[in-house]
Formats: sequence, structure tokens, C-alpha cells
Amino acid sequence: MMETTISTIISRLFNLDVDVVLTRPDPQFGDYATNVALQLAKPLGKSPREIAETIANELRSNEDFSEVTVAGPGFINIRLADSALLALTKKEPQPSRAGQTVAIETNNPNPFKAMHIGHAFNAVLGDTIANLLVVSGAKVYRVSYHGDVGLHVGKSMYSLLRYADGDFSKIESIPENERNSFMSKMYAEGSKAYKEDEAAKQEINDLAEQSFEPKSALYIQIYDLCKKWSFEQIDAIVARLGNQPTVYRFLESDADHRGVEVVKQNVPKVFHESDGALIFKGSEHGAFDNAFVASSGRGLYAARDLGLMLLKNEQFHPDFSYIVTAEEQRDYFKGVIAAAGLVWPDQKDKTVNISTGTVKLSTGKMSSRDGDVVEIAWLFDEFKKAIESRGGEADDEIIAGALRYQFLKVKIGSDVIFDINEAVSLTGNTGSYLQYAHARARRILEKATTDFTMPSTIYKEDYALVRKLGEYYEMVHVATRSLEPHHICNYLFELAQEFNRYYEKNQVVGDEKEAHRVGLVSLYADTLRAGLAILGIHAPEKM
RNA sequence: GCACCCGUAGCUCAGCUGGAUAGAGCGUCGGCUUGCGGAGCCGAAGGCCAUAGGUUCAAAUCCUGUCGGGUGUACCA
Repeated sequence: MMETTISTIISRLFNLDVDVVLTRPDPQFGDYATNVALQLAKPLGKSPREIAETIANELRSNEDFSEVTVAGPGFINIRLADSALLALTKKEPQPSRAGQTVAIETNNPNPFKAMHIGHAFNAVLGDTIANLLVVSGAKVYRVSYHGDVGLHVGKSMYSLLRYADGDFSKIESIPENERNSFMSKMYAEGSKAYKEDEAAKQEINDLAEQSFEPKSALYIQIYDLCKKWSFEQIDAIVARLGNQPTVYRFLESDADHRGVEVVKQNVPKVFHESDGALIFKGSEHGAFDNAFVASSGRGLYAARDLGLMLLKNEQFHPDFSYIVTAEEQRDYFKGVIAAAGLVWPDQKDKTVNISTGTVKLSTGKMSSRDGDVVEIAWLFDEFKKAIESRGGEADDEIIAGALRYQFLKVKIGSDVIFDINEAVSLTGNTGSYLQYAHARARRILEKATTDFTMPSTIYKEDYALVRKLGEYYEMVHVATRSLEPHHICNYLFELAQEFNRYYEKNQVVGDEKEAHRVGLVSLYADTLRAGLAILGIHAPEKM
């Protein structure tokens, strides 16, 4: 590592231990830069430039460096020798989580409700973070978790039972392609009745209770069928979005009694009785006081999350367990995680909540509570139209690429303002730009008339591109360490721009340097494909 | 009320373990196409990085106040 080389030199010269940080400066300055001399100025009582010169002198004898200069207030700028710069392009990302086992929820839409764009956002983020964990060497289990009990089930069942009117076959005969909107409608109607009609509210509460212990055979028939339909829909949509399949589906109905058991066993050590409910005083742990078990004795969402932790441990024994949720649940999870740490001290901080922003349309926030639902199938159709209007062919992989990129390019935690026209425009910093860039590069390789050689020298016109290619492994390291996919988006976009600049001025096929240039194109196309793969975006050969 | 998050170009966002002239996309304006895919490339205009202080050789980045916005605040999930 270059950093350690430099810090070794510093400790020899000045007898001081410092963390050397190398940055990528503006190309005019060099390939790497460090400001250690500025940091050392004070403890050494010398001028930073003088210190920088002393260090630079030592570095100049290193054969990996073609030029070491001191600039500005005392920056040390390093230019790499061609061989060293080319070596960077072949460097593999470090497996910083090798040996770790992790579980991560990569989707968790509730059955009986419609899946909207917010679910897609969450699923894409979870899946991409899972990809980052894989790249960093962890053994990754992708799981899902679904709320198959509770009030929302009562709302849907209210409408479903009315629709069936005692006859199960009326539900059973709903054609496959109408099921999603049918379920969505059933939930909306139940939701409306709950708000507007006191009698309906009573009935829905009872039906919600029945999601734990059904009272009629018809309830069970409808519940089981619609749950099955929901999961079929969820799996299909998630696959269409380009997510890797999950290996296990956890259900709240299974987590519930395990969680309640845990809570009851830990009164009064962790939980306390208050107004008949069992609560955790989250306010003493940076969260808020929250009921885990209701006064009725019924387990609540928080208890189920504890039960889920148990189930995950039994299944996978993960070193870390990641849960990706919207930021609204941040304090809630802070409380649950704090409680879990007290219940199981050896599991403390094992569960990590990654909070995301919200997807908003220009018209406002979208949710399944009001009618302003953006269905994912509709989004796919819009993308398809836009791509085809450009004369392109749009399959699901192309569309999912555009959609995923839109979600992933902002820093995790930020809101995504989803402007359908912008998302669909396909120009600029978009998934389609990158997919197109890749397809173009592959076409060049296809047309090449000579066998390519891996570049061994760097011509003047190659420099910017080669340097960018050499940043890949560093960028992956940053992204995997922080579990922030947007770094990859930014990098790939910059890389593609750099290549397009190169390609604009330098002919590849037919040029006397063809073999060399085709080698560069090949390196570029492979890098692009590798980066896109982490994002879960397909790199097409043609489009 | 209290807690957490946020405020960077007209719009949408990067940059924030402090460092050299604050970047990109979209939009606007102006160029480039007799060559491998123009979904492209080049250029211009556009910023007291909300605001007032503080720490520092150095602040968009750290600290504090103020203003503005968002989210959460137990028996929904």
C-alpha cells in the first residue's frame, strides 16, 4: 500500500506516526496527493513546504512514481509510472468482509396490499446493498419479511368477505392478470370503510384479530389464497426489478409468538408493564417509549421484530443482520435494537437498520393509503414507450436498469424526487446512458479486426481514461465500506463520459494502434459491466 | 414541546474522517456529425455552499445560535 510506504518514511524521518490519506487530485496535479506535510507542520514546528520537500525527496527514489512535486501550501503530488498506473486497472476490490455471514432483508411488502413505487425503491436498495456485501466477501443470505397479520389484513378481509358473499368461488375465479388490481381495490375499500363507518370498524377489528386465529373456514380459504396471490405478485415484480431471489421468506405470523414470549420473559428486566401493556422505555435509549405487547396480550409489531431476530439467528446465525427501511422507522428501530441488546447482550449491535429516504412524485408523496398509487407495471410501460420512441428495444432488463439507476444514484437516505419525464428521458446521468455506453463498447470489440493486447504503455491520449479505470477498485472499496451504492453510479457515469471523450477523438477500429486501443475498450467495457452488475443492472450487448 | 434528519447553480443532486480555482445531470444559449452506434462530444451563462458567530495556517465540510423545511413521538404496520 502506498499509504503505508509514505507513513513508514515519515516515521523514519520525523519519528512520528501519522495516518497518511491519499486523495485523487485534479489531473493537472498528479495521480495522488497527500496533505500530510500540512498536518505535520504544527507538531514539528517547521514550514509545511519544507517538510513536504523532505518527504518528496524520499519518494522520488520509488520506481512506481514518475514524478513527485510539492505544490501550493505543501501538498505532495505524485504521478505514477505507466506500469503502476496500469497495474491499478487490474486490481481487484478488497474482500473486507471475508468470513462474515450476513442476513439482509431485500424486500418486505405486505401481502393483501398493492405494491407501489416505494416498495420497489426499498427492494432495489436492499438488493443492491446485498450486492455490495457480496462484493466485500461476506456470505450473504437475502431474506424477505412480510406482515401477514394485523389491521391491514382485517381491512382487506372485510371487503373480500363481502365480495365473496359466502361463495369462495367468486374470489377463486378472479383471472390472474386482474388479481393485483383486485386486491388493491379490496384493501382500499376496507380502508375507506374503516375510516367512515363505525360498524365496519368494529367488524374490521374483529377480522384483523382473526388473522391470528381465524373463526371460519371461508376466512381461511380466502386468506390463504390471497396471501398466495400476493406472494406470487411480489416475487414476480421483485424479479422484474432485477433483484436476486431471496432464500427465505419470514412472516410476522411466525415471528409473533416468539417475540411475545421473549418480551414476557424479560419483564421487568427490560420491559415494563404500563396501563396493561408491556412497554420498552426507548426514551432512555435515544428512541421513544413503545409498546411491544398490547394490553389485550396481543403481540405488536415491535415484539414481532424481536421474534424475527430469533428466527433469523436460528436459520442463518448471521454476524450481522441488515434491515432496510424508510427513515420514518429510524427511531422505532433504534428502540427495538436497544431492547434486543438488553435482552441478548451477546447480540448487541448485530442488527443494523439502514434507513432510506422516500420516493416522491413531483405531485407529492405516494402511498397505498390514498389513491395516488404509482403501480410498478405502469412505470414499466412508461419506460417502454419512452425507449421505443427513440427507436430502441425495451425489454425488462433495460427498463429495470433505467429504474434502478434512478433510485440508486442519490446517496442512501436522501429522498428521490421521481419525475417520470426525467426518469424516462434517457439522456445524461441515467442507467440507459450507461447501458448504451456498454452496448456501444461491445460493438467496437465485435468490429475489431485484430486481436487485442492488454495495454502495456500509456499514450498521451489514453491517460485520462486509464487513470479513471484505475480508480475502480478504490471506488468499490468506498462503496462497500459505507454500503452506499451511489458512489458506483457516480463513478460509472464519470467513466463513461471519459470514454466517450476518448472515443470522440480517437478512432479505434482501423487505426494503427488498433490492438492497443481495443485492449483499452475491452478493459473499459469489462469495468462498466462489473460496476453495473453490483447495481443489479444488466449490461446489454445490444440495445 | 422534545428528539432526529435536511437547507450547495433556475430544477434534481454529488462533494462533508477540514485542504489547492465548489462539481455533475436536466434546462437555457452557442458550436461539433463526409469515422468504428449522436441515447454522444465541446463551449458559455448560472453559486457570499440558508443565515450569524466560533475553532483552525486552512471550513460547503467541525461547534453554537437563528431562520426555513421534513420525519418521529407506546397498545397501526
